[in-house]
Amino acid sequence: MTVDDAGAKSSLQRGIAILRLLAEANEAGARLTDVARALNLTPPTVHRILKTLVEEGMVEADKGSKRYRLAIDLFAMAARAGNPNNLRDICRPIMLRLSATLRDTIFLLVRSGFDAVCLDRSEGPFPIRSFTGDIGGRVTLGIGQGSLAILAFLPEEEREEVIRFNLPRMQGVGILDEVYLRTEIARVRDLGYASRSTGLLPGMSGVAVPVLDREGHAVAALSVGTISERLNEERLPVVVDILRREAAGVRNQLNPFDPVLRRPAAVLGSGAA
Amino acid sequence: MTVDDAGAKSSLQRGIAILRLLAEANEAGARLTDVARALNLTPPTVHRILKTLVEEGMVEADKGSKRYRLAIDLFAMAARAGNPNNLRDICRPIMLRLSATLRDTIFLLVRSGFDAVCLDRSEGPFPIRSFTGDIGGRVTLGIGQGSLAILAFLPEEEREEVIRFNLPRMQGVGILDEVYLRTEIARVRDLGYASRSTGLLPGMSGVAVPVLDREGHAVAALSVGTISERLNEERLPVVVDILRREAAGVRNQLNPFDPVLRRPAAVLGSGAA
DNA sequence: GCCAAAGCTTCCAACATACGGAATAGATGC
DNA sequence: GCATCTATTCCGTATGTTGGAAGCTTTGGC
Repeated sequence: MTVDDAGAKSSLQRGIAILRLLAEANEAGARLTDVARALNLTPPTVHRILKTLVEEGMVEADKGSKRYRLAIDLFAMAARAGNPNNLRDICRPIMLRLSATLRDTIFLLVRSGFDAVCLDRSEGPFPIRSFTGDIGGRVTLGIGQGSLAILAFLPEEEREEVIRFNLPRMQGVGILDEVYLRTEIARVRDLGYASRSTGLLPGMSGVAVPVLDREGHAVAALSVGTISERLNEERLPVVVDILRREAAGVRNQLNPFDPVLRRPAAVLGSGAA
Repeated sequence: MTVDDAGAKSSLQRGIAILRLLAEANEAGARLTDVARALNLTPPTVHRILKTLVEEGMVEADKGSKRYRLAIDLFAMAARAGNPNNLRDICRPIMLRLSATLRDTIFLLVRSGFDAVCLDRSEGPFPIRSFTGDIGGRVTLGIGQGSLAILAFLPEEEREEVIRFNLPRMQGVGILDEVYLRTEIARVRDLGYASRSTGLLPGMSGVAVPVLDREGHAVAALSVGTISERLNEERLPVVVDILRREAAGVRNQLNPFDPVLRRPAAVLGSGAA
């Protein structure tokens, strides 16, 4: 019953499973036997794998050799991952501009499976709470404005798949039922943005627009998170307008070779001289 | 001759090597044969490992199955890594405060081996260039103010080790020779901060203070990056003072159990019911 | 301070897995 | 359309991985 013990075979998979577990453990870290127990592995096996991971710089062992946690090297390596279509690079100046102009916190979200992941955020002066939280944070697709904006503009089959999968996950977080969710999605598609203070986080509001690709499908969302009083009826349309403009700008910068995308682009150094 | 072909054995190591390579490749990604060539592996081996990595969600394969790149899941997982001693959590509000107060960009750097890694940054309104660049960025320890602040306040043996290792790496980036570097380090130790426009990045200046642990050794650095005219003789001491105050605040929030650190802290759920 | 218990590490023989050559299928480009 | 390069499948082999057992270290109780 512990973890899904059907499957994990290769040492690579075990290694990744351990990394996952250590990610869960966050800064608290985990001890060797914790890991062994949680993953149904024997201590020697865990020991060997952890040793490898430490040698490779993916995991750090605490001084007293007691606790293991993810290493900064892993962080630095993976930081280069969150940039699909160069989205993060493209959006960074835009986000800076937005947070400076709007004086609110801006989020960049992309889809990852059935979640939205926060790729970047640019802080405004107003402290806020949000679902996505920090960079790397995840939310169920459909919860929160940015996340909803992406969901609403997914290709139809994908959208249906996500809805089917996510409905059960949304219990008790404000999504009442399928009808409600579908109504919301239709609304967002209609308006072109997601706003509406859901009341899920008291006093917090947000508004998000999708970033679309050439086919009109969402690749990301630009989202503003702020305190409710800053998104009144007067300001909302202004904010939406600005967001839209920027999102359109991003769309134009997305790799223009899309349909065929036979673009070799810069390639690795050969390694050899 | 390509890569260091002495060593790589286990599939875990190969998997990690591939992840590293894909990190290098950035958004461009790499094809199967690219990887095989660069790592001296046979295509079937690479194929198998990549397949596993894709299944595990660490790597994404491009539609046409042509190019592989790091997946967002990896990004999200590793985002939980960059928080040693809860530093990032502790520093986030401080950095927000600093960037709001100073209206400049603030960096949080920590040491990772012989480099400094940017854990977090909080943007100010003035666009800047820096060595560390984005979150996850690395610099050689000793280059740039934040990095230098850390180096200067490392325990002596470690400092010496880093100096020895890094001197060759500093060729042509403004560190003239060992004497110069040591003078700088002494200066920083003496003043308690690193400033001095190195002139390496024209028009850019910065100032950094170390974040010290109980023993007085650097665990991180708080750094301000800005345009040179904003760090004149009048403003510099003000900025330094503010930075110092905040760094001292961080120091007090660092886990107070340090000397013995027998703190179990929150532990993983048992997994089994 | 001692002893018991739990955790960590080393060793090694049995085993399973990952390996890579060869051959096939699929792209790409000339 | 053919030649070349790339991706994928197959399979016998060898290599790396496994986990029991046992030693060693740390932790915790008394």
